[in-house]
Amino acid sequence: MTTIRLHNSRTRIKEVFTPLDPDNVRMYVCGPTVYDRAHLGNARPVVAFDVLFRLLRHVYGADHVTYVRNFTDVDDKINARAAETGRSIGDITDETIGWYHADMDALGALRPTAEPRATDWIGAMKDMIAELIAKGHAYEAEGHVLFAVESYADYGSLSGRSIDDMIAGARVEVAPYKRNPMDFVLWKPSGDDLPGWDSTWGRGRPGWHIECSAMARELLGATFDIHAGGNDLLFPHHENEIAQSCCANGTDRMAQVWLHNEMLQVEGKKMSKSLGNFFTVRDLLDQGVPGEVIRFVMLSTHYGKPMDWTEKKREEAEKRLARWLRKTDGVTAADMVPNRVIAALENDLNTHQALTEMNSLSAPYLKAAMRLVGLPDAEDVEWFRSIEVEAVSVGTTGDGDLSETQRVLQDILLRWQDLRDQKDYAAADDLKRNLADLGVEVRSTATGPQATMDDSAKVDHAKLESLI
RNA sequence: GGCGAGUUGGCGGAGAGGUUACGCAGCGGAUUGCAAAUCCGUGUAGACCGGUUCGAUUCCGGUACUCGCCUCCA
Repeated sequence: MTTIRLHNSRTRIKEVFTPLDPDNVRMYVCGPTVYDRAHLGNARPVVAFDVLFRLLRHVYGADHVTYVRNFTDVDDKINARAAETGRSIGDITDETIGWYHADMDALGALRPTAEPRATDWIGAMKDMIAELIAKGHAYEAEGHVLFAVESYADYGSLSGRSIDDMIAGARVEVAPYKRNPMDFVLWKPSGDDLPGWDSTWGRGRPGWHIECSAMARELLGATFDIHAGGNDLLFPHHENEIAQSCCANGTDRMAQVWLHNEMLQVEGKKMSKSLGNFFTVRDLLDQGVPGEVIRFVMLSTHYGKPMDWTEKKREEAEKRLARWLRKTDGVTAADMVPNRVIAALENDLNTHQALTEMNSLSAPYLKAAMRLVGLPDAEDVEWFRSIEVEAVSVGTTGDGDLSETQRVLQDILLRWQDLRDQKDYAAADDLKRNLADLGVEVRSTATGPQATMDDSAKVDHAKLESLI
């Protein structure tokens, strides 16, 4: 009997997770606004809740979990980007979604069951807005439709703030047509130069918060199991989602469990687009950091704690993961994952503890556990081998697609092995030093001599050949 | 100002009221022509001040500092 426990932001305690329907466990995670590449901070919830998705699939069965993550493809930032670049909005959003998929795939994140695009669900949003107006929770004013926060007694319960506190705080946009300064927009008018849809309130576009409420209801129902996202979304976004959904649906809760990951930091500060201290997932991948290493770093800190991204952590993760990959290379995975790994994950996704448990597993069980947490099989990645050329396979087989450099290197490796066989270590070490000067590192391994090049394109062929 | 999270050994980072965290680095050893890889062993802790307790790094209270949200943001 497995027991998943999760820290529920709604109740502020860790509680036993009981699905509403074990045959269809439903979770929603707020997805990206698609106007630019995902930065590293964006990747944290994706990885954290991917682990949850995998755990739920493991416990309830792969066919019994529905995971929805939206794409916000109507937004003023997108409009601004289109205006700046002269490109069409569709071009920008399509391209960005493609990038997002490529980047998150590289991190080993499974695709959600559904990835609705907001623009495909405008009708559902308009329906929900109409319901809110009909029930007296929203009102129309100067082409806008606004949610009336005072119409919902529980407004503020998720974030633990009263409406008065919020206003006191208060950098609230004051608009003369708002009944209460905290009222937020459900629908806003669009001029001819902006994306818009016809509605009973005139041509316009939806507010940000209503998108999630409408898509979640359509795809997961009025009340579902888990709603997750970054803790910077807790207020106002999630607070507003609850208000919209509960008022429109007449329910006392939108999701049973709310999960919030803490922020990723760089140099002790939150990584954010507005601070300009961010770099993208793609930046790291392009620098040669494998996606699974980024994932490993993410897994090494509990999702509920702030995490600093540092070069040191990247290095440590790379070492540990490389060791595991070497250990499991060519090994057949066990058909089950040890309980202590599962138990760690079931304890509010304690991925760090799970990795710790994995340290002491034998190779077949380690391989199975690595799969569960979304780390790749050794056979599917290359970087940990740090081998460009294998002399053993050289000379013996005339491999057709080796580059010229590799051919030369193979000859050199054979020569190096020859010298060592003859116990002429002085000459062997000389050769090794000369190669090092050219950016080629040689070493012997269990399977024969190997060479690693900094970058094959930069190796000087003529000098290389002169070493033979 | 309001709300929330955190402060652990050289570094990262967990759990548990009393018994080894773990990893990385370091150090010692095995192995290797030397290295690499692998294996074995090993030292260092719990912001500060009080309280509860036979006993607290672990529970409670306070102080200091850090960070997040309150405004688009994962």
